Amino acid sequence: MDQEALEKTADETRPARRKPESLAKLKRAARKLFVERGYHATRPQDIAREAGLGHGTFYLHYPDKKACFLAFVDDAREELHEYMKARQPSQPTLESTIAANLKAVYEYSAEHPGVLAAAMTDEIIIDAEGAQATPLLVRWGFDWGEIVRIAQSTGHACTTYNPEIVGQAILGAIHQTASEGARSLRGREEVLDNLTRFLVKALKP
Amino acid sequence: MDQEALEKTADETRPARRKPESLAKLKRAARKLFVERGYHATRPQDIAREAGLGHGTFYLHYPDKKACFLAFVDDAREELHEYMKARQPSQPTLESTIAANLKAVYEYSAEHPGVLAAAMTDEIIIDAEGAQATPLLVRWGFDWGEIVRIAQSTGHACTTYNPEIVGQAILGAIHQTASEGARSLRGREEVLDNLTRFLVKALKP
Amino acid sequence: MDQEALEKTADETRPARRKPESLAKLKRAARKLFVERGYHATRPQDIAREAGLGHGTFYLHYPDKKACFLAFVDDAREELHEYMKARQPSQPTLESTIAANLKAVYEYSAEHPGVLAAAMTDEIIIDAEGAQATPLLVRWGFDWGEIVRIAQSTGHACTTYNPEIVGQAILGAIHQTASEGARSLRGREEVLDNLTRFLVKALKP
Amino acid sequence: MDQEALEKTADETRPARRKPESLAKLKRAARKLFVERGYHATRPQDIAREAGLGHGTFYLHYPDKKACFLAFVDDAREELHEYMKARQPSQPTLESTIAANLKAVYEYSAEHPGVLAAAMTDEIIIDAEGAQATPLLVRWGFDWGEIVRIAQSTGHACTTYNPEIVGQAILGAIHQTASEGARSLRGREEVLDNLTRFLVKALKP
DNA sequence: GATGAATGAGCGTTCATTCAT
DNA sequence: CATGAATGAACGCTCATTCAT
Repeated sequence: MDQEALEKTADETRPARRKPESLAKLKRAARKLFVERGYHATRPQDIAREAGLGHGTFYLHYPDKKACFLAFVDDAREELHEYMKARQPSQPTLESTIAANLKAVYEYSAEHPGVLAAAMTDEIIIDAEGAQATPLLVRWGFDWGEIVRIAQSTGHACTTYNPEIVGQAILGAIHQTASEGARSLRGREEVLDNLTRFLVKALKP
Repeated sequence: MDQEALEKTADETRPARRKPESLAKLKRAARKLFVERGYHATRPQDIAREAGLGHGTFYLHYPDKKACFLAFVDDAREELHEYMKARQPSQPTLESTIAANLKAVYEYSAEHPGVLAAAMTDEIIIDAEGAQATPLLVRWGFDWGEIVRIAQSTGHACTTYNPEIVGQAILGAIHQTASEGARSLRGREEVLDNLTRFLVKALKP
Repeated sequence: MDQEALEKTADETRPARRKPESLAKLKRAARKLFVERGYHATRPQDIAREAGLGHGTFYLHYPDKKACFLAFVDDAREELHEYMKARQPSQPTLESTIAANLKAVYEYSAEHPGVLAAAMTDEIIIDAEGAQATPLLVRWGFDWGEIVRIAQSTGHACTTYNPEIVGQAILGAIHQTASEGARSLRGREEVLDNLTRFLVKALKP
Repeated sequence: MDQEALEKTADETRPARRKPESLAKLKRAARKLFVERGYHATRPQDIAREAGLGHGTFYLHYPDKKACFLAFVDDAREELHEYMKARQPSQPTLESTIAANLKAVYEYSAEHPGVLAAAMTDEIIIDAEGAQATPLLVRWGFDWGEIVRIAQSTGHACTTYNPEIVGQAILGAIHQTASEGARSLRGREEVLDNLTRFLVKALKP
């Protein structure tokens, strides 16, 4: 009880104990700059300044620049994951599942323009030549593979495909149409409609 | 003997006084390093050293590092183009066309591992925030759109698709399966087979 | 003892954490090196090292080398200006004015040997071919022109001269005798005496 | 006789034996570029190209860049010297001597714009910190000192001046008015008139 | 004599990171 | 917890000079 009271007081009167606030500011700033300028053109100093903090504060929250970028990628992945989870169809047929998931990705992209593109900056780019983990895109491809596998097991999808391979193919198609769509400002509806029909037809049993 | 010795020495130690030779060496070295380490981790100096030349020689052939990278991309694009042109099917049905082109891309990738991935390092990456032209991937997507358009007009492909959108989707599927395939060393045959069936089924009238 | 030792260490080894101090050190170092070696033979790195600072610190205080040089020139100009202002004669006759101003320039030169010569390294020199403002020397020539104009209007100087032209002539005479005097270590008194008589005679009504 | 014939033949038929021609081309090119761009912005390569020769040829004629610049300075000095010698007054009174010499300098400047300014780029500028000889300006100051000395000995000039000091003062006045005159495009006649009267009045016995 | 490709020390500048305050 | 001045290795690039042809 005492503690709670103290904390409240602290929040309102003392300037100290702000760590979580600072981290949140840094995250917002980092996302903004990584999206606007990309990894290499964003300096830790820029992020701190954009967050309204001192340069050194950056290193209180991240061991280095790469960790900050990786955290940004992770946040974006998690965010998209939640976004999609919240938009799963009640009747999971092949068509409704694909349509719902595609729509979710496109809507997320529209709501957070540039975030996915920035987050997918391949880890190869930020790693001199280090051993890198499975890239984000490939992991998402596996997620689509899982969707295909489930559809196969429930008889909604053609079973002659290797779901992992097809999952990567689907993810690739989505990624490319999404990024080209963003470039050309082509109508989102049209892209979604074409892509949904294309994938459904390819997967149907 | 004396003469032979002299010639050998000349051949092996002479710093190669002809410009075209040096450019070829630089090109080979640049491709090797851009593929192995990526754009940002490759310094002009590294390229020159790899080519067995002095640092300054690099700038005799390229105005700057970016120009060298762009030349590498261009060469790769041209090379792949020739490669595919030479492998077009005699009977251009939808299936044979897709199969042939897929096979060509995969074979090129197998023969020149990493080159396409490096060449596709989005031009965005190397341009702080400059005005960039249509990226390589999108241009290739247009090429696939053209293939689809032709197949539609000859009755080999379903006409309800917008060929440009579907072209980007196909290119994306190829790109992603190819790069994932390279990562996981999954059997090339299997990937090709799955992808061909997938695309043919999606496109059939 | 312990404390004293600690303080000493602190005073002598601490890398001086305050910005103004560093700037002052850089200014002193820059002046020293620009005077000793000239603009082109002085590297930012040399200035920083002479100031006992890291290379990067230079760029915390100046956007580039040229800005540092221009700041040096400006400081020298301001310094000389103050110096002369403090030595104006109480009775401003032509002779006393010329004598006082000449003396001031010579004394400043003697006290800060080489500074004026370095500061006058024409701005043309440091600007590949940029648009340059009126050079320092010409501006000082205008100042002398003003002195002449005033002397004319108070009847102390011959009115048949264009004061601007004669101002430049006087400044040139001073500059050249001063730099030659510094070279040959000719007696300052003698130069001053000759020059004063020369100018007074030329200007008298 | 034979020799002369041979040389003529050589000049007209063989491409070899062109050294003097190349040197002349280089001299013209060097003067043009040193005047236009200054010492530091002119590369030996630029001079050779301007002369229509290979880069290496430069080093057949000059040991290094500095030597080329010094040769340019020397040529300009010699040229001005001849120019002035050819314009000495027949009746060498103080006034006519000063007027004639001033006129000569100004005319030379007008005929060869920028040459004197470029040639006077102090040797300090081109010498890291080497021991430099008496600069051009000072040597010209001595020349004027000599003129004053002669005028004194023939009773045309006031003898209470130290001719060396006054010589430097005169040279300085000329130099400064000339360079300011070139900048402001002030009328040459007016500058000459003012300066002549100024110097004559100062020197008269 | 003439050439120009080759060289590499050296330049001005940047930026991820540290640490005294 | 927060700061920002300080750091110096490393970058992309230039240019006076050499030398095989």
